[in-house]
Amino acid sequence: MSTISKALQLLDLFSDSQPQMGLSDAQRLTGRDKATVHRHLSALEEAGYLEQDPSTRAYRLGPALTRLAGMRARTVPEVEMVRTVIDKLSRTAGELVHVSRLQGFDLVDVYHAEQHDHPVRVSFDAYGLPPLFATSSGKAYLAFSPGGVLDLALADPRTWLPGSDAPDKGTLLTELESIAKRGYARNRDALRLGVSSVAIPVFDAAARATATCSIAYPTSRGGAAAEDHLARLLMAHGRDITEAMGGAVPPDVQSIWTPSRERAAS
Amino acid sequence: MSTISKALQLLDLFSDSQPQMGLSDAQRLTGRDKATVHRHLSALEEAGYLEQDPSTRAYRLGPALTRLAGMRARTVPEVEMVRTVIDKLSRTAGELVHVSRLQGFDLVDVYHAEQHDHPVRVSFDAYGLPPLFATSSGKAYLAFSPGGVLDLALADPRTWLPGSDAPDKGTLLTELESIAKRGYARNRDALRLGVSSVAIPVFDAAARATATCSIAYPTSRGGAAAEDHLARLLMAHGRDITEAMGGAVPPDVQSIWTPSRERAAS
DNA sequence: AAACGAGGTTCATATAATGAACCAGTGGAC
DNA sequence: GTCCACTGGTTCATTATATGAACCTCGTTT
Repeated sequence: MSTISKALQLLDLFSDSQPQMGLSDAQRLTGRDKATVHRHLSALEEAGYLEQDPSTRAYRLGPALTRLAGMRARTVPEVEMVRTVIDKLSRTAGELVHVSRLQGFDLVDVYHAEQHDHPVRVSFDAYGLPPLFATSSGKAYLAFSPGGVLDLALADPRTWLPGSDAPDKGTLLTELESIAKRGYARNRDALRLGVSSVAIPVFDAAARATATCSIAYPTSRGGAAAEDHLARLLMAHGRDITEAMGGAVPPDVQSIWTPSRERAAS
Repeated sequence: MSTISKALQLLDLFSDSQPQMGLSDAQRLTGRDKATVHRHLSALEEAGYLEQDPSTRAYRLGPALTRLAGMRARTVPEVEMVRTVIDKLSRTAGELVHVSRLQGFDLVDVYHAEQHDHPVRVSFDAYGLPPLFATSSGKAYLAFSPGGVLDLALADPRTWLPGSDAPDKGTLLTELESIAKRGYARNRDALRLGVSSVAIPVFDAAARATATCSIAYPTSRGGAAAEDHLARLLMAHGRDITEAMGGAVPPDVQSIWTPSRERAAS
């Protein structure tokens, strides 16, 4: 392993629960020699990727990260940011993956990636802007938004299923609750026959849901097992997706998306 | 120089004007061997600090930066973020340096650092919240804020100089204009006799002025020369300060703060 | 076809990373 | 007070790793 990688691994030791650590902490966590760790920490500090509390001598993430992240947000278009993550997800899932942003109560396509391994697959055909309540994405968004948002959405007839009346709020509420508990939303043949999908929200820097990511697959491909597989895959990538777009996943959602074992590893 | 530093230097090559570059670009800019640069770029990419456009093969800043910067913003308190920069500035200036945040039209102390080398110096004595128009900080804020802010501030009597009437808008406007052009605001014996100060705004992520940084010094220390020296120092640190707090300096302000020669180096 | 520059790889060499042992300071425990 | 167990940090012979000239392979330009 390269020295660079070893040094950069140090930055990954920092987390919300352990935002700063001393030399010994870092040494224990990496298992490397104290001298090595110290030189790495110093190098990172000199470059501004870490900074040292002058009084406690503990290290914490440095200002260079803020500077560069700001630059990335300014210079890299949103599409490019998610592209690599979504391409990867689409490749491993083998299905159409879709990122949409909310503009008012419309879902607009940010980026999508489709695959060609399956002879039968869902293709993206830009079927116009689907109404919020007709898509798994829309339900994922609502399930992870504050209650007031639902009322506003219900008041707008454009969000309803095409050709039908206003949805029943009570039924919806219980559905949204189970989505929030489960971690993802699903749809089966709701908008287009033969097309199923699973979806999760994408959060912004203030941890509000502002976009969604969904996987669409032919209902013919399988039942509960297929859905479960794709949903797991989607949730496993959830954090990467929102973070690629500059957002932060709320802790409670994160704990649903990544079960304890995996979380310990990260 | 350590390998780590060399690799991290690569990240500093990226800028708003050159947000992505190929291997050859990076090689030319660093003067290092192509193979070396390539290995460094790859290591950074693998760790997520860079990402590669799949089609053009150009490198750009990666998602790991966003992730870590978000963590820093969440876990490191505002005070800690500016501390190192402000301490350094105060040490080199040898004077009282002051960071305040705007809460409504009140300036509240975020952090300040004083020095002890001079027998005569300005000491921070928490003289209550000074009115906006009485401080160089207040004027720096207004000079770099949209016009509407001034009107709102003028409407609030608490922003006026103690014991005086509403300031004349015309006079103020020309003063604020010259501040914006000059890059910094100044005060001489305005609030307290014998105390002078220079101030600049601190910008947030959306490039709006939301805080200020000022240097206070005894008027006895010197006239235009002293002011000029301290103002230059302050402006030279301007970018570091706003970036430490997670903000971004608007390009036009940046070009005032760092004259062409220095900007080329960065 | 030839020439160029792009990104990327190879492998002997040289340089920089490593780690055991070493200071020095701090906060208990007794 | 002394001792002990921790810190964070440094040194220097040893070794592993980074380096770079030469190489390959594409895609453009001439």
